[in-house]
Amino acid sequence: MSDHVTIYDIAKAVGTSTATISKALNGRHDVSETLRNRVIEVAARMGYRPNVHARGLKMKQSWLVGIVYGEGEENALEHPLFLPIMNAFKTSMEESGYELLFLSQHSRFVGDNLLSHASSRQVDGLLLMNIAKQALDPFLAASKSIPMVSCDAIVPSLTSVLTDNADASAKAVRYLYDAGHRKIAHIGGPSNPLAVSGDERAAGYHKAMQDLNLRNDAWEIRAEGWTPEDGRKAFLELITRCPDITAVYCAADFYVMGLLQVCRERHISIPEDLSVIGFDDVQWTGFVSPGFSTFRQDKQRLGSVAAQKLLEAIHGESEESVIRIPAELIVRGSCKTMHATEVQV
Amino acid sequence: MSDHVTIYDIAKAVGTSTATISKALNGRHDVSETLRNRVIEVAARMGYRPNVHARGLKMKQSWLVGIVYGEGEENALEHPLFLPIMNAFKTSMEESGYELLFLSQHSRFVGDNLLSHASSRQVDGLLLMNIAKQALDPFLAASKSIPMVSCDAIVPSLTSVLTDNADASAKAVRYLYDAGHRKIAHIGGPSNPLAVSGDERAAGYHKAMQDLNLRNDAWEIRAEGWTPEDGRKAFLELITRCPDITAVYCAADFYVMGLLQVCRERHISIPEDLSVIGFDDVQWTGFVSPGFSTFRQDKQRLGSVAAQKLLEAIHGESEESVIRIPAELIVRGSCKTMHATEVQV
DNA sequence: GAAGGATTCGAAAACGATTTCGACACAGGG
DNA sequence: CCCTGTGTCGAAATCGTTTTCGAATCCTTC
Repeated sequence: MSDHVTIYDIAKAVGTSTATISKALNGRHDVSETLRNRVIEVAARMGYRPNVHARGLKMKQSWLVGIVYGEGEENALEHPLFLPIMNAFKTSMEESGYELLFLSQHSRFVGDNLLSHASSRQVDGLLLMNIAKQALDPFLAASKSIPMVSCDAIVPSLTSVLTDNADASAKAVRYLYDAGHRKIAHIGGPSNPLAVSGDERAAGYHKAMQDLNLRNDAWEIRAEGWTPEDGRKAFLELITRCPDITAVYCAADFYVMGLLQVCRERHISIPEDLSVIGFDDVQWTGFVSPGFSTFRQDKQRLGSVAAQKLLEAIHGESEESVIRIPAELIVRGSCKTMHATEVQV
Repeated sequence: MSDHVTIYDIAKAVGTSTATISKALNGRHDVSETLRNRVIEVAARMGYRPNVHARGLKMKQSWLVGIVYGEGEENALEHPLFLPIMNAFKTSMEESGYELLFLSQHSRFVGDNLLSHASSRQVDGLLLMNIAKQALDPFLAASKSIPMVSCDAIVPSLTSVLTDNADASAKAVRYLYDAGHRKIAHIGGPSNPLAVSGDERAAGYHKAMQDLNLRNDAWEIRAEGWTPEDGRKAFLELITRCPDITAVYCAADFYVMGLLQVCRERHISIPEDLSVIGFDDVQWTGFVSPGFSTFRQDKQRLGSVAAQKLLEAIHGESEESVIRIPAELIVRGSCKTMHATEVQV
C-alpha cells in the first residue's frame, strides 16, 4: 500500500533475484525481454517505487539539483525575474529526472554551511542565481567537485547565462532614433562586478549613441541602486541638468516608476514631452497610466538554457562560456514618433 | 577534502568503533563525556558531514519537506503571494533542520506522479499551496501516511492556514463607514470550494454592511476571475447599475487596476468622486497614480505558522484546524474622508 | 560432438549510517 | 567474597539498492 514495497518483494513475486529486478528495471542488456516485461508488469502492479536513499547511497548521486540565490541581499527571492526563471529551469530539469532543492544555511553541525549541505545530500548540480560577490569564494572553490552554472550574473570559470544587455540597449537607442529622437538619455543601474546588467546596459547605450554620433556625457547617469527611489533621484538630476532631452531609456522599470512620479509633479506629460523605455516588463508596466514600453527578458529561455547547460556540466561535457539570450522590446504608449519637421539634425 | 570522510574514518582516527562515533555525534547518553568531546573535535577537524542517504535509508526519513503548488493552474508559481510565503516557510523549516524540495510530476516510471516521488524520497511532510480542487483527491488519500498542511485554501481534514478574510472585510467597511461613506460597494472574487478568499471576503462584506444596516444587494458584484480584466468588467457593470456609490472595496488589487482604467476613461477622479480599497498590496500599489489603500496579508506569519503546524504534524501532535492570520489595512491616498455635512443618513 | 562465444541469471559485496544487544569493568551493598 | 547495578563500549545486523563476477545455459560452427 504505502512505500514499503521493495525490490526484494518483487523478486519474490517474480521468482528471481534482486539483481535481476534491478537490471530489468534499469534497462540493462543482460536480462531477457520476456523476463524484463514480467518484472516491469509486476513492479507496476505492486506499485513499486525505488527508494531514493538506497539508490543515492550506492550510486553517489541524488537526482537533486540545488538552487542558490542572492546570499547577502535581503529579499533576492522576490526579485521579479527570479521566479519565472526558476520555474522554467525546474521544468527543464524535471524532464531529465532531476528535482529542485533549496539548500539551507542552518544545521546542528558546527561550521556548517550551504555547501556542506550540498555535499551531505550529494547534490548533483547547483544553480547560482544572482549571487553576491562576497559570498562567491566558497562556491568557486567547490566548483571543481560539483557542477554549477550561474544565471543573471557573470561568474568567472563558470558557464553563465544572462540577457543580452548590450543588444537590448542598441535596440532601444535604435528604436528611439528611428522615431526621430536625437537627445536620448539613459538612467543606468549601479556597477557590480558580478551582476553586470547595469554596466552592460550602460555600455551598450554608450556605444549605440557613439555609433550614431549622438553621444553626450551629460545624458548618461547611473542610479545608486535598483529601487524606484534611486530612479527618481537620478531622473531629477538628469532633468535639471538637461531639460531638453526628448527620450529616456531606463535600465529598470522601477526607475520608470520614480520617473513617472516626478513627471506628474512637474506636469511633464508622456509621451508628448518625453518618451520613455524601461527594462524588465514587470507585472504592472501595462497597467500604469500611461502604459510604457519596456524590454521583456526571455525568462523561459534563460531558465531552460541554464538547465541545459547544467545538464551538460553534470555529464562532464561542460566548457566555460557566457550565453546571451536576446530581450524583446514590448511597445506600448510611452514613445512618441516625431514628425519629420520636428526631427533635429 | 571533499565529502568522502565517513564515520569509519573518524572511528579509525579516534581509535574506536563506528557505533560509538554515531552515538557521540547524536548525543546518546551511553558514551563518556571525554570520548564524546574527542569525537566531536576530530569530526569537526576532518570536516565530516553525515551522508543523508545512508541516514535516510536507515532512519526512513529525509529531513525534506515537499512543496506543492497550484496544480492545474498555469502559472500559480507567479502568484504574488506565493514567493514571500514560501520564503518565510523555508526559513522556519530550516531552523528545525528541514530543507525544501520541489516535487516533480515527471518520471521514467509508468503511472508515476508527484506523490510517488514524495514517497520515493521519503519526504517528511508536504506544504500544499493553493491547490486546485480536481488535483486534491490523491493528496487526501495520502494524508494519513504523510503529514500535510494547506496554505491559502481550506482543505477538509487538513490543518489550513490563511488570511482572516472576513475580519479584513469588516475592517474595510468599518474604515469607509468611519470616513463618512454609506454607499459602499464590493467587487468580490469568484467562488471556489477550496480557495475560499472570494467567498469569505464577500461574506464578510455582506455581514458588515448588514450589521450597519446599510446592505444593498445591488452594490455587491462578483468578478469571474482574478484578473484586471475581470475587475474592469465587474466595475463597469457596477458603475452603470449604481452610479451613486461613493466607495468600492475590491477583493483584489488587480481589480483596482481595471477599475482605474475605467475611471480614467470616464473622468471619475479618485478619491474625490470615488474611494477605493484593494486587497493584496502587490508591488505597484504604492506607485500607481493615485496610490491606493489596500490590505497587506501577513506573508511572513502565514509562512511561519504553516511551518510550525507542519512540524507539529510531523511530530504527531497534529489536529485538524483552520488558522487565521489577520491582514493589515495599508492606508494611502485613495479614500476620501467626508465632511460631516456630506454624510448621508 | 566438442570447442568457443553469446546470452541470462544470481550470490554476495558494497554504499554509510543507526541500533540492538551483549561484554566488560567497576562501583557499592549484603 | 559474591551479587547486582551502572556506565561504557563494540560486533554485527540492518536499511534498499546497484554492481561485479562467476556460473549456467544456449546457440554456432567446424
